[in-house]
Amino acid sequence: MTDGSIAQEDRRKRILDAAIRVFAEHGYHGARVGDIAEDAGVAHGLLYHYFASKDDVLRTIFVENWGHLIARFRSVEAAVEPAPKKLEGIAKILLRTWRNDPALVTVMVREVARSQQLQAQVEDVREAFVIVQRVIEEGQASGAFRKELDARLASWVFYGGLEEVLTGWVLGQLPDSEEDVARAERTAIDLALRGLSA
Amino acid sequence: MTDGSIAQEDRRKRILDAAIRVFAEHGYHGARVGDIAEDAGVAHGLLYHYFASKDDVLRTIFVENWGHLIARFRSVEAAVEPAPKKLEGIAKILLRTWRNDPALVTVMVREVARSQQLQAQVEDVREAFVIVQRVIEEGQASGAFRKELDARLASWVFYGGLEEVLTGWVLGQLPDSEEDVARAERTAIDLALRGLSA
Amino acid sequence: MTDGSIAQEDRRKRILDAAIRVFAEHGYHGARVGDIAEDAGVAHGLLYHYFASKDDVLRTIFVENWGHLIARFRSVEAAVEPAPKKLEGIAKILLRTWRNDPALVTVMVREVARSQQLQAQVEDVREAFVIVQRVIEEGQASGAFRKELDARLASWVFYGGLEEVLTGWVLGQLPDSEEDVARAERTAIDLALRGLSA
Amino acid sequence: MTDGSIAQEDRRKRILDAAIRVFAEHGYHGARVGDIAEDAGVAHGLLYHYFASKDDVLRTIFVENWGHLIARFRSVEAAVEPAPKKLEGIAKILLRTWRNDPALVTVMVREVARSQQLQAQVEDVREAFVIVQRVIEEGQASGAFRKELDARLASWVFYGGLEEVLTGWVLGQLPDSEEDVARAERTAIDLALRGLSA
DNA sequence: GATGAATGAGATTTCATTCAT
DNA sequence: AATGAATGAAATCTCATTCAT
Repeated sequence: MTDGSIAQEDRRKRILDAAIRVFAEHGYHGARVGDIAEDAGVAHGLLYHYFASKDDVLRTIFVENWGHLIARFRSVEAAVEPAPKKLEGIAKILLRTWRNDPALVTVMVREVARSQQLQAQVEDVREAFVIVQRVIEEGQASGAFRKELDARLASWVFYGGLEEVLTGWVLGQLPDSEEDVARAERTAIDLALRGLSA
Repeated sequence: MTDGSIAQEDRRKRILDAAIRVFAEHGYHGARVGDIAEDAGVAHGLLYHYFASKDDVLRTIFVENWGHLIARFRSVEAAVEPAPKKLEGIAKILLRTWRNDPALVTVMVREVARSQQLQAQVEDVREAFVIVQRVIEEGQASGAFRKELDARLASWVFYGGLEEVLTGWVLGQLPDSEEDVARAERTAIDLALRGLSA
Repeated sequence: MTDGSIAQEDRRKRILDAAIRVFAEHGYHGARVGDIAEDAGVAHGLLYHYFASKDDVLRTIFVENWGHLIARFRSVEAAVEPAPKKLEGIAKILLRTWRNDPALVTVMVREVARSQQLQAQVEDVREAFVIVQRVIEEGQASGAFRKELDARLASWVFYGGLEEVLTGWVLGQLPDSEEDVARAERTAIDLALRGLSA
Repeated sequence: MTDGSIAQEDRRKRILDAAIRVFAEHGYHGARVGDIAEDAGVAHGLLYHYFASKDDVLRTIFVENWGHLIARFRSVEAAVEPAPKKLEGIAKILLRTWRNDPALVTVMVREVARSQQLQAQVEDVREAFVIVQRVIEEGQASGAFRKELDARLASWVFYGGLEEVLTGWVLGQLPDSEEDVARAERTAIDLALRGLSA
């Protein structure tokens, strides 16, 4: 029984991991349920045992992973640090996820962020922006950042700059060696902080 | 005959315009060829008179409109102006396109940027980045911008910041009144120029 | 006006000739009306000026050419010659048509003879068999051919042997140089006459 | 499990049988995939579970059945019998197949022989001719058949005579009662053997 | 007569989802 | 839980035919 449950979790996880890989490679629409099952090494019917639909698989990928990200953002926000340091922390989390799991980032960037399927999740994505916005406002209050900037717009611009670098990696247009990632981190953070700083 | 040609061009244009609207509303995959034809007020077969496939319609939308954008970027680059002014010009072009044609921007941002079928067009997209990069390098040479920044990465971050604002409008997450657009313009440009400036 | 009529006949003929070539190359179903028109150098709409439908084009090809063949068979039958000589004449007409117009034979053999479209023409095809049958009966009456054979069946076997040789040429499975055609003629005739002879 | 496999084979077979019937009645192009499925009593999608395409169904019909025929031809060839007896055996196999499965013969004669998509299978068809040719050569070597005849051409003429009789039955032009079939057999064999004999 | 843009019925094929085993 | 055969809605694309010019 215990074994059964473990195996069960295994299968579910294997299907999700396979889905991330297959969605990353072929896109949501180009990925067939059968492809995912094959990659996971299970019969495709089993997928419907764990998920309601193909769409639900994508939604689950988003929800489970976005939750992690947001949690980390939140703990950065809660830390006792100056606002610029917090912004730097957020940027690092976002960009370093790439090296940990490029396929996951590909799916999040290409399929989820702008998808129609997951309109319901737009609210969740918004949360990240709000955190960034609050950190910027914090910086404005502390005098670290210029007050005349619209914090909300600035959070979008900041986030967009980071996301585009991820996109460059996803599309293979920007080099992504360890060193390149480090440089991208410095460049993006430097640009943003200087742009914001009072 | 002249009338014939005009009418013919009309129909082709009508189909493309309809496609932009329908792709914007339902996404490429959610859009049926029949929807496009219906919106254009023609029989769906006619679409195949002008285009090889549904995919070809999307490609054509991209190629014809991206060409316009690039041409305008180029003329900004060629102008006799300081680099920061040029960057400002490029940002304005990109952001104002939204007000002219939201549906077009929706398609360009949502469908083209991440589409697999248009991977071949990635080269064209790249061109925009290269122009921005050259302007940044020009600014670095003239002493207006900091030399220690990687111009290529900076061009991605810059472009990403702008695109995210467009995305915010597309998703209805950011207000997009005339005044809002003007403020977004100022914010994004201010952030970027300050971030870059020496 | 006279010029007009001549041109008119020209066009019609050009369409028919093109159709024979295109049907021969791609088969009836694989041939598009546009292909025929293109090969004929006219707009495809014009085809409907001369023919009621694509089907009608095939029917016309059959009717006009089969008529010629039958007429020649008939004149052989009417000649004052012994039956074996007449059979030889018929075989020669059939086989030599190949070298004159392989495309036409291809169409007649592949598309018409066994087509469903032209069920109405089966009656016409039958006429050829009847002529052969009458010649065989004539030979049986004159004592040249064995009387115990069923003349009708024999006419089918005889005709089939010839048609298969044509098919071999059509499919490129049998060599068809001038010399080969002559040998095929001798072989087929020799086989048939010896098979029939008393 | 055993039941499962049996049922599975059943379905595949039912689809093939249905296809033979439907192709025979409407021709390959006139037959819709839905017609075949309906005749087989399955959903049309299932056809694509067993076959890659409609074309593949026709190809399969040919390959599987032609294989049977060739196998029987081969065993006749291998038998210890005089060549004329062997030729008679081949003719009987070919003609009697009609009585066993008229629809199958219709498809083989009408669709396969002239189809473009099955040109690749022409090689297989050729095999039948080669067997006949070898038997004729055997007869020529043993002195049973005339040596001056071209064995290859003779094999085509022989086969064509038989196929035309089948065609006559297919088109409903020749009577095909048990007795008629027997007479046709005698006539065709008699004609051929007399024609060939020394 | 001649053109070719326009129409639209129709056919194949795909693939997410179901369900009997 | 697990399988994969079976289903059938849905979508793209083709192409014969029509018809305004």
